[in-house]
Amino acid sequence: MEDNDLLKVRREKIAALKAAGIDLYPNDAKPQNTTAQILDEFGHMESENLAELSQKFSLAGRLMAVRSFGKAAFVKIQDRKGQMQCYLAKNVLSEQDFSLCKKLDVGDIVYVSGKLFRTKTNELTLEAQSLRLMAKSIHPLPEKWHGLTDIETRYRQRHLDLIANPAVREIFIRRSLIIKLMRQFMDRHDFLEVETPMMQPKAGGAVARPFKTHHNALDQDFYLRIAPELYLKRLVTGGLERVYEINRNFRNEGISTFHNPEFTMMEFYQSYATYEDLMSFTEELFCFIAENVFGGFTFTYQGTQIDLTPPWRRLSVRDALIQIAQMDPDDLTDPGKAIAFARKTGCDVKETDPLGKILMAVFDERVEKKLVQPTFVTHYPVAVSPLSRRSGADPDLVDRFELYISGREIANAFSELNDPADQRERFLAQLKEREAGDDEAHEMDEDYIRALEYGMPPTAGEGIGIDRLIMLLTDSASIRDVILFPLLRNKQE
RNA sequence: GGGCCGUUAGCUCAGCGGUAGAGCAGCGGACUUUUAAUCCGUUGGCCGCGGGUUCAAUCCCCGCACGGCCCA
Repeated sequence: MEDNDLLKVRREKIAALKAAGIDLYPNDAKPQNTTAQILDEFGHMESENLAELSQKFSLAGRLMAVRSFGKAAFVKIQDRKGQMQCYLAKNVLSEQDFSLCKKLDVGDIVYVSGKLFRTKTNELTLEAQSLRLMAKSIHPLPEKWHGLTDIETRYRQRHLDLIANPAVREIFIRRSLIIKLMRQFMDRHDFLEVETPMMQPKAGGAVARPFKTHHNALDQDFYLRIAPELYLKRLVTGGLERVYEINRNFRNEGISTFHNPEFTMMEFYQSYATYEDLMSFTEELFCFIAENVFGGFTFTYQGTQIDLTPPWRRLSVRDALIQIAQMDPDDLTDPGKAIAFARKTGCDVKETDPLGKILMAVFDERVEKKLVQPTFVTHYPVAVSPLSRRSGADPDLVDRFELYISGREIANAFSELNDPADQRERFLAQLKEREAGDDEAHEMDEDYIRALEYGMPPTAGEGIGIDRLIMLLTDSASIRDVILFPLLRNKQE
């Protein structure tokens, strides 16, 4: 417990304020303006015109700076929209308000009302006619010039980060805008937003390790979902035809600059569409967002210019392996050669692994990073796609794509497998892999197969990793910079 | 899980074998147009935690905790 001189001084101030009859935490002031709104509206008005305004303005927010003179002070107030300077003067404020002004600390929440004027240096400033304390701050804020840079403190005490670092606030405002735009786009295309279970008896719909939890009253284990897929497809079977969900998935895996154990996905399903339809749909969605965020289709991510102008490059897994990973066409069909190549490139593959899985290991190792400009990778092996529809031209491939931008997977989509017999076979193949030691392989899900047996319309579905998309569009190097409260190890006192 | 780096005042950082420094913040004083206000004075530290080496450790060594980056 922190108990230094700074806190002692604050506690003494609090006692003095209380003794003077001042409520430290009132809730009866309603600011009529915001900083940015005043600056936008009156920022260009001349001094003479400002003086003629009869209007009174009121602001509330956090005191970010105090430049105090004997009988007057300039202060900076920060609200949700930005910062604005206010002037507190002895000959304008009541005696009581001016004495309050002398007791305020940087970090306090205050309310001011008064009129606008321009200072000698021409800064639009609110001259306070009244001043109120709205919430007392006990702890000192981070330093005014360098702000808060300690990464651990920024994540553990995000409130401080948001107070001290305006750029951080901007990232989360943009995050909200992007998600709003996604909803707008989906709604315009007649998709229905739904919510499906986070707690599932089986963690299906993806290949990943789940978190386990327990329901006491039912005395039953549940898994936090690794994907909403199987539930969303039940809704399509139920006739909802076009659905989407924006929500959290949970994967019990390592943490890195691109992985948080809980992350946000938009997953959506459209009946009577194919994975090829979703490619152009994705291009349109991303362009719609970029247009609204940047006013164009290009942006810079970590020093590299990314161009979203459609159409995006389309590349089959086979071509990628030959052209980028420099595999020989024979390596792609001969499991022995494929394993040899994979091991040579440093992949940890087993003799029992299906060929498709070995090829994708090479892809992850050799190709992924090199797909910088938006690229749809297509024609995935059936072995790594237990829920995708087989390709008409080649039953060993599926109608699926993954979208790569800046060397990272951003989206995964496919024409859905709606043949219940084939689905059962795929689950059985996954069970074999599970028996061979792959604890991420998909489980058998009879209940899901039964739903398919009622007939699911032909459908294509897609998942978009929202955190990663937002990293791109905010030029953030770490996923923790776009998640308000990233998972951290508990720190014991 | 492995490698490298970090942890010193509320914040941002110096110091790296001889017992703790700066700027900002704070406190006291001056000041009614400042813009990181200025000027004078001043308080503040289990130098992440635990061992070891040494006459002496914030500094060197080992372990632990937390974090960062890279790799799996």
